[in-house]
Amino acid sequence: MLSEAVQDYLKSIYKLSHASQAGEMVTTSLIAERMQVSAASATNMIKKLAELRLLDHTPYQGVELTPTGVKMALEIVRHHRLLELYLRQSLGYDWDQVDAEADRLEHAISEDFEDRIDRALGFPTVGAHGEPIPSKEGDIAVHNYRRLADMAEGERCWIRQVSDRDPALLRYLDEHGLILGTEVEIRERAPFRGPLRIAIGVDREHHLGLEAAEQIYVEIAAA
Amino acid sequence: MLSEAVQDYLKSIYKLSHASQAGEMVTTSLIAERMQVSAASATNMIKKLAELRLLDHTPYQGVELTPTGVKMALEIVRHHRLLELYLRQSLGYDWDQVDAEADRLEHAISEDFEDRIDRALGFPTVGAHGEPIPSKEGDIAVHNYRRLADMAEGERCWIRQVSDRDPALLRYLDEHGLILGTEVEIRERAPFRGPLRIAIGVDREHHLGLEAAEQIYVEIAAA
DNA sequence: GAGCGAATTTAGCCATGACTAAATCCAATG
DNA sequence: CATTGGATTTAGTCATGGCTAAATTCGCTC
Repeated sequence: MLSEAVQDYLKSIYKLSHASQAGEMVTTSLIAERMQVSAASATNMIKKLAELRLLDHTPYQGVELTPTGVKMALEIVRHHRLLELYLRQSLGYDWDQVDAEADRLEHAISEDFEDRIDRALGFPTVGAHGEPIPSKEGDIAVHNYRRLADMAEGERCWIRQVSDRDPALLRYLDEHGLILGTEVEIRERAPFRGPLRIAIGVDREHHLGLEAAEQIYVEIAAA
Repeated sequence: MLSEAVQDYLKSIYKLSHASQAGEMVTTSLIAERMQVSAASATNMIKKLAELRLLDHTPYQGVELTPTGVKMALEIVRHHRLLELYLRQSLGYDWDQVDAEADRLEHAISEDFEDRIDRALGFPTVGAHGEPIPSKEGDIAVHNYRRLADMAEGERCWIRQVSDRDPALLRYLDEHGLILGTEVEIRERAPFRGPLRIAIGVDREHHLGLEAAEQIYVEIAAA
């Protein structure tokens, strides 16, 4: 059984490798920052994970999960996302609270618990923030979403996924009706790094900071 | 925040002090056995808990929780019993499985989670095995139950509480309809350490080992 | 190609909570 | 009241996973 610390690092590295460009290595400092530990501590754990064959470490360059490492990470991600959804659906948690509580619980639940909430939720494939939920076998759906920040003026799209990293953003989006499935049209884009003016549904308009729009993933609505 | 290990010891010591006679001290070896650690490890932790003023330690004699220690223990017990009940009621766990899963989860849940399952369960005062659930303030009901093993021939009673320490017993009792609330009459007692012959309801009879009957707590039924 | 600065790694330390082996205490027995 | 055996404590070790400070490496600039 992998220790809690090992599981946390694996999950963070997995998420970081997805946030970075394909082929890019995940650096020690990125891991340290995400885990809120010193760079030296991160190096320590990296060496341990390499020892366990869960990742390949190129010193001074970065790390990359091995297939085994990815498999382990996906198990943890599955626990996390099922828990998030369960907390939301069955216990009424707010959108921005589920991540923290799932972090606490994900190491503690048994396979049996996992199966039971999976069944209670109707075997969902998508989590509380729209992320794909890995299957028990370690398969994970690949969604071809685009960032809302990358959309052009006049385009229409549905909100399909939102980063779970920023509770304040989640609270804001929830309060303003920008939930999963909402249809949005880009009315106007500021030329450089300014906000987007977007239309929500047919009658409401909204200004959204670029930083927020970079954390929202959308599916293009049919023309 | 108390560490998981500290919480586990507190819970075990609290339960042991209730299983023993009033005023009796809880010994190092009892704690070691219950926690599945060596006696030396238990001594280590006892010294730490004494340092934290959670218990009083009389060397070579035993320990006794301080009022603060009891308060901390009751918080953990409250988490545990609410979780057990939730697992049973909302996720369909069997009677003999809830203890193990609650052990995993009890350290991980937040106050918010506790409040939410408390509400979902309708603010219960009794746990899955009939044990009182401490209130958030640290009050706990005292039930004046007797052991089924101490009942005399001809007496009638209701099953009110069962020890959660033996999953095999719980499974057995559940399968034979000896659940909480069942009315039972003692038909015959073997003279010394033999089984009891009991009647369940009006038409069924059953032989129950003395060891089992010592772990079942009952309320005398009105004559 | 030397040097600089930032990132990374190494070295050495600490707390926690296990362990074994050895010493010590205490109660019971003769 | 001395002895002895079981319970308890002490002493010393280990693994885990943090930390800081110091050394090292790498990429970039001159």
